[in-house]
Amino acid sequence: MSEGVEWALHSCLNLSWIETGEAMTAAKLAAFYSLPTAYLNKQLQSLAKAGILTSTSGPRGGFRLARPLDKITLMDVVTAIEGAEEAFRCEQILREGPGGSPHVDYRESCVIAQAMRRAELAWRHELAGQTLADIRKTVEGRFPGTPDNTRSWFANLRT
Amino acid sequence: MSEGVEWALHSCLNLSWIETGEAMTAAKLAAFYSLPTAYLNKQLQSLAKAGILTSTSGPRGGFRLARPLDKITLMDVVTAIEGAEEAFRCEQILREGPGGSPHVDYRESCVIAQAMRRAELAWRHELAGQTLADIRKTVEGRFPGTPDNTRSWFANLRT
DNA sequence: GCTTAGTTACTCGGATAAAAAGTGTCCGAGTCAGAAAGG
DNA sequence: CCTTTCTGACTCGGACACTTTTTATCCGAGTAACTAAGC
Repeated sequence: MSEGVEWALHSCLNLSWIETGEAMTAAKLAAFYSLPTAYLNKQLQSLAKAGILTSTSGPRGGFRLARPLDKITLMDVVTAIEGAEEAFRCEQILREGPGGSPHVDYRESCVIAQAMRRAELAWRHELAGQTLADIRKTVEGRFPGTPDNTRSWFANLRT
Repeated sequence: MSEGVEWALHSCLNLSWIETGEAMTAAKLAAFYSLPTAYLNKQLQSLAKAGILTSTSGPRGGFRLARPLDKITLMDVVTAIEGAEEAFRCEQILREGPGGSPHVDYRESCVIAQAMRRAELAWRHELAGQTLADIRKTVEGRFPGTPDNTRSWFANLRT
Protein backbone atom coordinates (compact mmCIF):
# COMPACT_ATOMS: atom_id res chain seq x y z
CA MET A 1 0.00 0.00 0.00
CA SER A 2 1.21 3.43 -0.91
CA GLU A 3 2.83 5.59 1.69
CA GLY A 4 0.61 8.43 0.57
CA VAL A 5 -2.30 6.96 2.53
CA GLU A 6 -0.55 7.72 5.80
CA TRP A 7 0.29 11.24 4.68
CA ALA A 8 -3.27 11.85 3.52
CA LEU A 9 -4.86 10.67 6.75
CA HIS A 10 -2.61 12.75 8.97
CA SER A 11 -3.03 15.79 6.74
CA CYS A 12 -6.81 15.54 6.85
CA LEU A 13 -6.71 15.52 10.64
CA ASN A 14 -4.40 18.52 10.65
CA LEU A 15 -6.74 20.31 8.29
CA SER A 16 -9.60 19.71 10.70
CA TRP A 17 -7.66 21.17 13.64
CA ILE A 18 -6.62 24.36 11.94
CA GLU A 19 -9.94 24.98 10.26
CA THR A 20 -10.43 28.74 10.24
CA GLY A 21 -12.04 29.22 6.86
CA GLU A 22 -8.54 29.72 5.51
CA ALA A 23 -7.06 27.28 3.04
CA MET A 24 -3.82 25.49 3.86
CA THR A 25 -1.12 25.11 1.24
CA ALA A 26 0.53 21.83 0.43
CA ALA A 27 3.88 23.38 1.38
CA LYS A 28 2.76 24.06 4.95
CA LEU A 29 1.13 20.69 5.39
CA ALA A 30 4.32 19.06 4.14
CA ALA A 31 6.53 21.13 6.44
CA PHE A 32 4.63 19.81 9.45
CA TYR A 33 6.12 16.34 8.94
CA SER A 34 9.12 17.33 6.80
CA LEU A 35 7.59 15.61 3.78
CA PRO A 36 8.50 16.34 0.15
CA THR A 37 6.16 19.17 -0.77
CA ALA A 38 5.50 18.36 -4.40
CA TYR A 39 4.75 14.73 -3.72
CA LEU A 40 2.35 15.45 -0.89
CA ASN A 41 0.69 17.93 -3.22
CA LYS A 42 0.11 15.06 -5.61
CA GLN A 43 -1.65 13.05 -2.92
CA LEU A 44 -3.77 16.01 -1.93
CA GLN A 45 -4.76 16.38 -5.55
CA SER A 46 -6.02 12.82 -5.44
CA LEU A 47 -8.09 13.66 -2.38
CA ALA A 48 -9.47 16.70 -4.20
CA LYS A 49 -10.41 14.63 -7.22
CA ALA A 50 -12.21 12.22 -4.92
CA GLY A 51 -14.20 15.07 -3.43
CA ILE A 52 -12.64 14.84 0.02
CA LEU A 53 -10.84 18.17 -0.24
CA THR A 54 -11.40 21.32 -2.25
CA SER A 55 -8.50 23.17 -3.79
CA THR A 56 -8.01 26.85 -4.52
CA SER A 57 -5.33 28.37 -6.70
CA GLY A 58 -3.47 31.60 -6.31
CA PRO A 59 -2.59 33.68 -3.24
CA ARG A 60 -4.37 32.60 -0.07
CA GLY A 61 -5.10 29.40 -1.95
CA GLY A 62 -4.56 25.83 -0.85
CA PHE A 63 -6.65 22.92 0.33
CA ARG A 64 -9.48 22.59 2.77
CA LEU A 65 -11.87 19.86 3.78
CA ALA A 66 -14.80 19.45 1.43
CA ARG A 67 -17.10 18.07 4.12
CA PRO A 68 -17.18 17.39 7.87
CA LEU A 69 -14.86 14.70 9.22
CA ASP A 70 -17.76 12.48 10.23
CA LYS A 71 -18.61 12.19 6.54
CA ILE A 72 -15.12 10.96 5.64
CA THR A 73 -14.30 7.32 6.27
CA LEU A 74 -10.90 5.69 6.21
CA MET A 75 -12.15 3.76 3.20
CA ASP A 76 -12.78 7.01 1.35
CA VAL A 77 -9.20 8.15 1.84
CA VAL A 78 -7.67 4.78 0.97
CA THR A 79 -9.75 4.55 -2.19
CA ALA A 80 -8.84 8.09 -3.18
CA ILE A 81 -5.12 7.33 -2.96
CA GLU A 82 -4.93 3.68 -3.92
CA GLY A 83 -7.73 3.47 -6.44
CA ALA A 84 -10.87 1.39 -6.25
CA GLU A 85 -9.62 -1.93 -7.58
CA GLU A 86 -9.24 -4.88 -5.24
CA ALA A 87 -5.90 -6.01 -3.88
CA PHE A 88 -6.44 -9.60 -4.98
CA ARG A 89 -7.43 -9.33 -8.61
CA CYS A 90 -8.52 -12.67 -10.03
CA GLU A 91 -6.84 -13.14 -13.41
CA GLN A 92 -9.21 -16.00 -14.19
CA ILE A 93 -6.51 -18.57 -14.84
CA LEU A 94 -9.24 -21.21 -14.70
CA ARG A 95 -10.19 -19.99 -18.16
CA GLU A 96 -6.82 -21.21 -19.47
CA GLY A 97 -7.14 -24.59 -17.79
CA PRO A 98 -8.90 -27.70 -19.06
CA GLY A 99 -12.64 -27.22 -19.02
CA GLY A 100 -12.24 -23.47 -18.90
CA SER A 101 -14.85 -21.49 -20.79
CA PRO A 102 -14.36 -18.02 -22.29
CA HIS A 103 -17.95 -17.19 -21.44
CA VAL A 104 -17.74 -17.71 -17.68
CA ASP A 105 -16.77 -14.88 -15.37
CA TYR A 106 -14.45 -16.69 -12.99
CA ARG A 107 -14.08 -13.61 -10.86
CA GLU A 108 -17.56 -14.52 -9.67
CA SER A 109 -17.65 -18.30 -9.83
CA CYS A 110 -14.11 -19.22 -8.74
CA VAL A 111 -14.21 -20.38 -5.13
CA ILE A 112 -10.74 -19.04 -4.44
CA ALA A 113 -11.67 -15.62 -5.75
CA GLN A 114 -14.76 -15.67 -3.56
CA ALA A 115 -12.77 -16.54 -0.47
CA MET A 116 -10.22 -13.82 -1.15
CA ARG A 117 -12.97 -11.32 -1.78
CA ARG A 118 -14.65 -12.21 1.48
CA ALA A 119 -11.46 -11.35 3.33
CA GLU A 120 -11.07 -8.13 1.43
CA LEU A 121 -14.67 -7.18 2.18
CA ALA A 122 -13.96 -7.63 5.89
CA TRP A 123 -11.06 -5.22 5.50
CA ARG A 124 -13.13 -2.70 3.60
CA HIS A 125 -15.95 -3.01 6.10
CA GLU A 126 -13.61 -2.10 8.95
CA LEU A 127 -12.25 0.87 7.03
CA ALA A 128 -15.70 2.07 6.05
CA GLY A 129 -16.88 1.79 9.66
CA GLN A 130 -14.44 4.35 10.99
CA THR A 131 -14.71 8.02 10.18
CA LEU A 132 -11.99 10.57 10.59
CA ALA A 133 -14.19 12.14 13.24
CA ASP A 134 -13.84 8.95 15.28
CA ILE A 135 -10.08 9.09 14.88
CA ARG A 136 -9.92 12.71 15.89
CA LYS A 137 -12.07 12.11 18.94
CA THR A 138 -9.77 9.30 20.09
CA VAL A 139 -6.66 11.40 19.53
CA GLU A 140 -8.11 14.31 21.47
CA GLY A 141 -9.06 11.95 24.27
CA ARG A 142 -5.55 10.60 24.61
CA PHE A 143 -3.59 13.74 23.72
CA PRO A 144 -5.78 16.70 24.69
CA GLY A 145 -3.15 19.25 23.73
CA THR A 146 -3.01 18.18 20.10
CA PRO A 147 -5.59 20.60 18.64
CA ASP A 148 -4.05 23.69 20.24
CA ASN A 149 -0.50 22.58 19.57
CA THR A 150 -1.23 21.89 15.95
CA ARG A 151 -3.11 25.12 15.43
CA SER A 152 -0.40 27.22 17.02
CA TRP A 153 2.36 25.45 15.11
CA PHE A 154 0.75 26.36 11.83
CA ALA A 155 0.02 29.88 13.05
CA ASN A 156 3.67 30.46 13.98
CA LEU A 157 5.03 28.95 10.77
CA ARG A 158 7.55 31.23 9.09
CA THR A 159 8.14 31.74 5.37
CA MET B 1 -0.97 -8.07 -4.31
CA SER B 2 1.20 -10.31 -6.40
CA GLU B 3 -0.36 -12.49 -9.06
CA GLY B 4 1.62 -15.41 -7.67
CA VAL B 5 -0.89 -15.79 -4.83
CA GLU B 6 -3.57 -16.88 -7.26
CA TRP B 7 -1.20 -19.31 -8.97
CA ALA B 8 -0.06 -20.75 -5.65
CA LEU B 9 -3.57 -21.33 -4.35
CA HIS B 10 -4.77 -23.06 -7.48
CA SER B 11 -1.62 -25.15 -7.68
CA CYS B 12 -1.99 -26.33 -4.09
CA LEU B 13 -5.51 -27.49 -4.82
CA ASN B 14 -4.32 -29.31 -7.92
CA LEU B 15 -1.58 -30.96 -5.90
CA SER B 16 -4.18 -32.22 -3.46
CA TRP B 17 -6.30 -33.74 -6.22
CA ILE B 18 -3.49 -35.63 -7.92
CA GLU B 19 -1.88 -36.78 -4.72
CA THR B 20 -0.53 -40.26 -5.44
CA GLY B 21 2.73 -40.15 -3.53
CA GLU B 22 4.34 -38.91 -6.70
CA ALA B 23 5.81 -35.46 -6.90
CA MET B 24 4.57 -33.00 -9.51
CA THR B 25 6.98 -30.83 -11.46
CA ALA B 26 6.63 -27.11 -11.81
CA ALA B 27 6.46 -27.59 -15.58
CA LYS B 28 3.35 -29.76 -15.37
CA LEU B 29 1.63 -27.52 -12.87
CA ALA B 30 2.36 -24.55 -15.12
CA ALA B 31 1.07 -26.35 -18.22
CA PHE B 32 -2.30 -26.82 -16.54
CA TYR B 33 -3.02 -23.09 -16.73
CA SER B 34 -0.54 -22.21 -19.50
CA LEU B 35 1.56 -20.25 -17.02
CA PRO B 36 5.25 -19.38 -17.48
CA THR B 37 7.04 -22.40 -16.03
CA ALA B 38 10.08 -20.73 -14.54
CA TYR B 39 8.08 -18.05 -12.83
CA LEU B 40 5.60 -20.45 -11.30
CA ASN B 41 8.61 -22.43 -10.14
CA LYS B 42 9.73 -19.33 -8.30
CA GLN B 43 6.44 -19.09 -6.45
CA LEU B 44 6.49 -22.78 -5.59
CA GLN B 45 9.94 -22.29 -4.15
CA SER B 46 8.49 -19.66 -1.87
CA LEU B 47 5.85 -22.13 -0.72
CA ALA B 48 8.58 -24.70 -0.09
CA LYS B 49 10.60 -22.22 1.97
CA ALA B 50 7.49 -21.51 4.01
CA GLY B 51 7.05 -25.22 4.70
CA ILE B 52 3.83 -25.57 2.74
CA LEU B 53 5.37 -27.75 0.04
CA THR B 54 8.35 -30.07 -0.07
CA SER B 55 10.61 -30.15 -3.10
CA THR B 56 12.64 -32.97 -4.58
CA SER B 57 15.37 -32.62 -7.18
CA GLY B 58 16.29 -34.94 -9.99
CA PRO B 59 14.24 -37.45 -12.00
CA ARG B 60 10.78 -38.12 -10.58
CA GLY B 61 11.32 -34.97 -8.55
CA GLY B 62 9.02 -32.02 -8.11
CA PHE B 63 6.77 -30.60 -5.46
CA ARG B 64 4.25 -32.15 -3.12
CA LEU B 65 2.19 -30.93 -0.19
CA ALA B 66 4.09 -30.85 3.06
CA ARG B 67 0.97 -31.35 5.18
CA PRO B 68 -2.76 -31.99 4.83
CA LEU B 69 -4.90 -29.28 3.28
CA ASP B 70 -6.77 -28.69 6.51
CA LYS B 71 -3.51 -27.50 8.03
CA ILE B 72 -2.94 -24.90 5.33
CA THR B 73 -4.82 -21.62 5.61
CA LEU B 74 -5.20 -18.96 2.97
CA MET B 75 -3.15 -16.76 5.26
CA ASP B 76 -0.26 -19.22 5.12
CA VAL B 77 -0.15 -19.08 1.34
CA VAL B 78 -0.52 -15.32 1.14
CA THR B 79 2.25 -14.82 3.70
CA ALA B 80 4.52 -17.26 1.88
CA ILE B 81 4.21 -15.34 -1.38
CA GLU B 82 3.76 -11.76 -0.24
CA GLY B 83 5.89 -11.77 2.86
CA ALA B 84 4.83 -11.16 6.44
CA GLU B 85 4.89 -7.38 6.58
CA GLU B 86 1.65 -5.45 6.80
CA ALA B 87 0.10 -3.72 3.82
CA PHE B 88 -0.18 -0.44 5.69
CA ARG B 89 3.24 0.14 7.16
CA CYS B 90 3.32 3.09 9.52
CA GLU B 91 6.37 5.20 8.68
CA GLN B 92 5.97 7.07 11.94
CA ILE B 93 5.80 10.50 10.39
CA LEU B 94 4.58 11.77 13.76
CA ARG B 95 8.19 11.47 14.84
CA GLU B 96 9.15 14.17 12.33
CA GLY B 97 6.36 16.48 13.42
CA PRO B 98 6.36 18.98 16.30
CA GLY B 99 6.29 17.19 19.62
CA GLY B 100 7.55 14.01 18.03
CA SER B 101 9.89 11.93 20.13
CA PRO B 102 12.55 9.53 18.82
CA HIS B 103 11.88 7.22 21.73
CA VAL B 104 8.21 6.57 21.06
CA ASP B 105 7.11 3.71 18.82
CA TYR B 106 4.35 5.41 16.86
CA ARG B 107 3.48 2.16 15.13
CA GLU B 108 1.89 1.32 18.46
CA SER B 109 0.69 4.65 19.79
CA CYS B 110 -0.48 6.39 16.61
CA VAL B 111 -4.27 6.22 16.47
CA ILE B 112 -4.27 6.10 12.69
CA ALA B 113 -1.86 3.19 12.66
CA GLN B 114 -4.08 1.40 15.17
CA ALA B 115 -7.17 1.91 13.07
CA MET B 116 -5.46 0.66 9.93
CA ARG B 117 -4.08 -2.30 11.79
CA ARG B 118 -7.53 -3.19 13.06
CA ALA B 119 -8.78 -3.37 9.49
CA GLU B 120 -5.83 -5.45 8.43
CA LEU B 121 -6.34 -7.81 11.31
CA ALA B 122 -9.92 -8.35 10.17
CA TRP B 123 -8.53 -9.28 6.77
CA ARG B 124 -5.94 -11.61 8.20
CA HIS B 125 -8.52 -13.16 10.48
CA GLU B 126 -10.71 -14.04 7.51
CA LEU B 127 -7.78 -15.50 5.62
CA ALA B 128 -6.59 -17.49 8.62
CA GLY B 129 -10.09 -18.83 9.20
CA GLN B 130 -10.29 -20.59 5.87
CA THR B 131 -8.20 -23.64 5.10
CA LEU B 132 -7.52 -25.05 1.67
CA ALA B 133 -9.53 -28.08 2.78
CA ASP B 134 -12.57 -25.81 3.12
CA ILE B 135 -11.97 -24.45 -0.37
CA ARG B 136 -11.58 -27.90 -1.84
CA LYS B 137 -14.75 -29.10 -0.18
CA THR B 138 -16.70 -26.21 -1.62
CA VAL B 139 -15.28 -26.75 -5.09
CA GLU B 140 -16.12 -30.44 -5.01
CA GLY B 141 -19.61 -29.63 -3.85
CA ARG B 142 -20.25 -27.30 -6.76
CA PHE B 143 -18.20 -29.05 -9.41
CA PRO B 144 -18.12 -32.75 -8.49
CA GLY B 145 -16.17 -33.73 -11.58
CA THR B 146 -13.17 -31.58 -10.74
CA PRO B 147 -11.05 -34.15 -8.85
CA ASP B 148 -11.35 -36.82 -11.54
CA ASN B 149 -10.97 -34.37 -14.38
CA THR B 150 -7.88 -32.85 -12.85
CA ARG B 151 -6.30 -36.19 -12.04
CA SER B 152 -6.88 -37.59 -15.51
CA TRP B 153 -5.63 -34.42 -17.17
CA PHE B 154 -2.31 -34.72 -15.40
CA ALA B 155 -2.19 -38.47 -16.05
CA ASN B 156 -2.67 -37.99 -19.80
CA LEU B 157 -0.20 -35.13 -20.01
CA ARG B 158 2.35 -35.71 -22.81
CA THR B 159 6.01 -34.69 -22.78
C1' DG C 1 -12.09 58.73 -1.50
C1' DC C 2 -13.65 55.23 -4.64
C1' DT C 3 -13.33 52.55 -8.69
C1' DT C 4 -10.72 50.19 -12.09
C1' DA C 5 -7.08 48.43 -14.65
C1' DG C 6 -2.46 46.40 -14.43
C1' DT C 7 1.01 43.88 -12.27
C1' DT C 8 2.92 40.58 -9.37
C1' DA C 9 3.50 36.81 -6.60
C1' DC C 10 1.47 32.67 -5.26
C1' DT C 11 -0.82 28.03 -5.73
C1' DC C 12 -2.35 24.11 -7.85
C1' DG C 13 -1.96 20.78 -11.78
C1' DG C 14 -0.11 17.99 -14.92
C1' DA C 15 4.09 16.62 -17.46
C1' DT C 16 8.59 14.67 -16.71
C1' DA C 17 12.48 11.83 -14.48
C1' DA C 18 14.46 8.50 -11.11
C1' DA C 19 13.98 4.51 -8.06
C1' DA C 20 11.96 0.32 -6.60
C1' DA C 21 9.18 -3.61 -6.96
C1' DG C 22 7.16 -7.06 -9.76
C1' DT C 23 7.49 -10.12 -13.68
C1' DG C 24 9.78 -13.16 -16.59
C1' DT C 25 13.93 -15.92 -18.31
C1' DC C 26 18.09 -18.62 -18.32
C1' DC C 27 21.64 -21.74 -16.90
C1' DG C 28 24.17 -24.41 -13.41
C1' DA C 29 24.46 -27.72 -9.05
C1' DG C 30 22.72 -31.63 -7.28
C1' DT C 31 20.32 -35.92 -7.59
C1' DC C 32 17.99 -39.90 -8.67
C1' DA C 33 16.81 -43.48 -12.11
C1' DG C 34 18.25 -46.53 -15.25
C1' DA C 35 21.69 -48.88 -18.09
C1' DA C 36 25.77 -51.48 -18.34
C1' DA C 37 29.34 -54.23 -16.76
C1' DG C 38 31.17 -57.54 -13.69
C1' DG C 39 30.77 -61.35 -10.43
C1' DC D 1 20.55 -63.72 -11.88
C1' DC D 2 22.12 -60.29 -8.61
C1' DT D 3 25.10 -56.54 -7.26
C1' DT D 4 27.70 -52.54 -8.19
C1' DT D 5 29.37 -48.84 -10.81
C1' DC D 6 28.73 -45.44 -14.11
C1' DT D 7 26.38 -42.54 -17.01
C1' DG D 8 23.01 -39.32 -18.22
C1' DA D 9 18.94 -36.84 -18.10
C1' DC D 10 15.93 -34.44 -15.12
C1' DT D 11 14.57 -31.04 -11.50
C1' DC D 12 14.98 -27.45 -8.49
C1' DG D 13 17.44 -23.17 -7.14
C1' DG D 14 19.35 -19.00 -7.58
C1' DA D 15 21.47 -15.46 -10.67
C1' DC D 16 20.37 -12.38 -14.43
C1' DA D 17 17.19 -9.07 -17.79
C1' DC D 18 12.87 -6.62 -18.65
C1' DT D 19 8.50 -4.31 -17.51
C1' DT D 20 5.35 -1.92 -14.66
C1' DT D 21 4.31 0.61 -10.56
C1' DT D 22 5.67 3.70 -7.12
C1' DT D 23 8.20 7.73 -5.65
C1' DA D 24 9.94 12.22 -6.43
C1' DT D 25 10.72 16.57 -9.00
C1' DC D 26 10.07 20.50 -11.96
C1' DC D 27 7.70 24.15 -14.51
C1' DG D 28 3.74 26.28 -16.60
C1' DA D 29 -1.44 27.92 -16.45
C1' DG D 30 -4.49 30.23 -13.81
C1' DT D 31 -5.89 33.14 -10.06
C1' DA D 32 -6.52 36.27 -6.51
C1' DA D 33 -4.52 39.96 -3.99
C1' DC D 34 -2.05 44.18 -4.06
C1' DT D 35 -0.55 48.56 -6.24
C1' DA D 36 -1.26 52.52 -8.60
C1' DA D 37 -3.44 55.38 -11.63
C1' DG D 38 -7.63 57.72 -13.10
C1' DC D 39 -12.25 59.64 -12.09
